[in-house]
Amino acid sequence: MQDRSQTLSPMIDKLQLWRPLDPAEKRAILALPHKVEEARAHACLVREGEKPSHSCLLLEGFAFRHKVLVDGSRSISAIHMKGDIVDLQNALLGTADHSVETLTRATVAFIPREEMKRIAFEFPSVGLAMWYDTLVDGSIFREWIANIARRDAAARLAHLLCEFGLRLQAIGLGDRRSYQLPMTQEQLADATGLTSVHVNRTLMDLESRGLIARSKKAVTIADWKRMEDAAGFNEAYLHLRGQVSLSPP
Amino acid sequence: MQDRSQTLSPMIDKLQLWRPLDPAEKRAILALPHKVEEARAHACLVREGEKPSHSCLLLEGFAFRHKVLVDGSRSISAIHMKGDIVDLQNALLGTADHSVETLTRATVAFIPREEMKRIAFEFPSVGLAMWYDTLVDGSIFREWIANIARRDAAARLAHLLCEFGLRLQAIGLGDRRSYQLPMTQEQLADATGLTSVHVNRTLMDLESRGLIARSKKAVTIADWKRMEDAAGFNEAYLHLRGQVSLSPP
DNA sequence: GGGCTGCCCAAACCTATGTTGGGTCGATCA
DNA sequence: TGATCGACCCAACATAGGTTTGGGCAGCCC
Repeated sequence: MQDRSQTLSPMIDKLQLWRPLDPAEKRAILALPHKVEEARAHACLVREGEKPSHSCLLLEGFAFRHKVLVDGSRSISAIHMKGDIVDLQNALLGTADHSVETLTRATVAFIPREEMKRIAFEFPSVGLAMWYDTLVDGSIFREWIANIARRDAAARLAHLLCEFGLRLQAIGLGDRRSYQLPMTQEQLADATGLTSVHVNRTLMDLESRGLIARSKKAVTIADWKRMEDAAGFNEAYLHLRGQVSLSPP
Repeated sequence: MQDRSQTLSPMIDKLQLWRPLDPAEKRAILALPHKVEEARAHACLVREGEKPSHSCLLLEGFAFRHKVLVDGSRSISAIHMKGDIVDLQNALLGTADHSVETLTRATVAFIPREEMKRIAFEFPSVGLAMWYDTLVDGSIFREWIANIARRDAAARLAHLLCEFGLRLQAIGLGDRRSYQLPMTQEQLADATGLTSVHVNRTLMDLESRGLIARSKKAVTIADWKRMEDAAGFNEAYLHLRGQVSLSPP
């Protein structure tokens, strides 16, 4: 574990995807009160219906948001990785409308929600970056709606694989064209509105078409351009090049 | 048209669903510079790829967000009504990742995005309510993902009808059990990931099961409880009773 | 080392939804 | 008055994806 005073630095890196922060703002973030915990894989971080008093920030590992419907089926609405403020939504909204669970072993920092509100208004640049972050989450949700509503199984999975690769790359965790995917086929199914059986069929189809190669949990995308075409993928919705267009408030 | 100094009051009403505002905050909202325009039905308010410099606030009428995919199919990700700040997302994010179009004749107010940022940080209570508003939008997106991914056609449509009724009622525009639905079957299809043919079949099925009655564009829900059951509907995700749980920043 | 357990893979079969190509009706307008 | 148009409705047929069932294999624990 690194110097305690730097534990929250993944949050800085993430927010700086959206807009630059000056030294005072960074110091304020690092000084946020928090407690760090290790969570094992498949641990529940927030449960639907609870009233979380803390936001939680992913320092390492992966997690996902999901809801389970009355008939027992499950819908995954987002995948999260290092630096993501996984629970601003539930914490600010009061009562959680969905659950959050780890995908892998993870280390998370819990920050009191009052502190998140305080820093947002005391340092408008930080507040704006946080707001921007929730707006990008919204943009991703919209793309997922289109993905599930209007693309066939192969394109849906290809799209998810493109997104995952690009997001990993954006936070410096590897190459969009080759990475570890810490999800089972059943989880992929819940994230794409398919069944695990069909995810299996479809992944093998993508592989036989030479679009991807797999071994264990590793995925490699042979030809990014062809993959984008198969997915109907357009990275604009991730807003990864957005920060330049924002003038200070 | 009412007194010009009150034109933006629907925004106040909407934000007060999320948290109370004091007189100074309300005055600041009413004083926001803006220009009002009438839009006919099917008018485009924002086009994907543009860089909007203004947020637009719906004062009257209905609108929706959508994207069109490469194969020409369309996905509707949200429906909007009076008081909704339809374009905070695109305006703050810089370049629009989706389009916004009116459903009916509508009157909209355009507010410069710099003014939206200014008021959010000058009056933290207003800022928090706006942030909260974008978070509720996010919550609705997640529910739509679950709706499209995991419910069958009848439940999907029933769910949309429940949501629309409740939201109309929340802004004082009628009764959740009986209202005008300003959408064609094709638009319903694009909002539920179905085809218009199947929407037609399914609406007639819902009607034959006695869940809804229709005449022209009016829908009436015979038995709210039964409808909720058919839809797997749980209103928690709309956060309409959320404001009490928020303490001031 | 033997028995779990979780995940991947396979094949046969089924059904909800998509597709195509019509038809009707009311509103609008020349 | 008739032409045009948009929205709704209808029926026959096609198919993507769901369901069910079971096999194989690796890792893990007693």
